[in-house]
Amino acid sequence: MDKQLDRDAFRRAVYEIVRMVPRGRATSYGAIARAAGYPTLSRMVGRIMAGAADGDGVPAHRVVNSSGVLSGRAAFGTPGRMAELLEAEGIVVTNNRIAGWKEVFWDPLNEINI
DNA sequence: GGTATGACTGTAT
DNA sequence: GATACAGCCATAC
Repeated sequence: MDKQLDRDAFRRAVYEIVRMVPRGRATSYGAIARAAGYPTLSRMVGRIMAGAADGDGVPAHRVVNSSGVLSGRAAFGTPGRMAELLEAEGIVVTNNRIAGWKEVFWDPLNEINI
């Protein structure tokens, strides 16, 4: 039971953090996992995103890996859909990679635990 | 219950 | 930048 609660708490934390990502910016799985209190659960963040997508108002397309690569583009139904959403917000994507990643990167720890 | 795989990360070479 | 290894957890077989 406790484990179930922990998992749910982590999932809720991830949801809230992703929802905080401002338009035209993006963050990474590791940053979210760290901000949620589980720095080693970066992989789980991806799994949670797969279940969340944007069906709960969670902009999963703003979440990429630490290199700024759209590793989860396939989870949006069609490849390229994720890049399309990002470009619609003003983020330049080339070859499944975010241009000027360090400029676009948004660190939740820098905003939540301010 | 063991093994393989995956929207990952960090360090080392 | 590319490749290799280790760490972490859930899911499928």
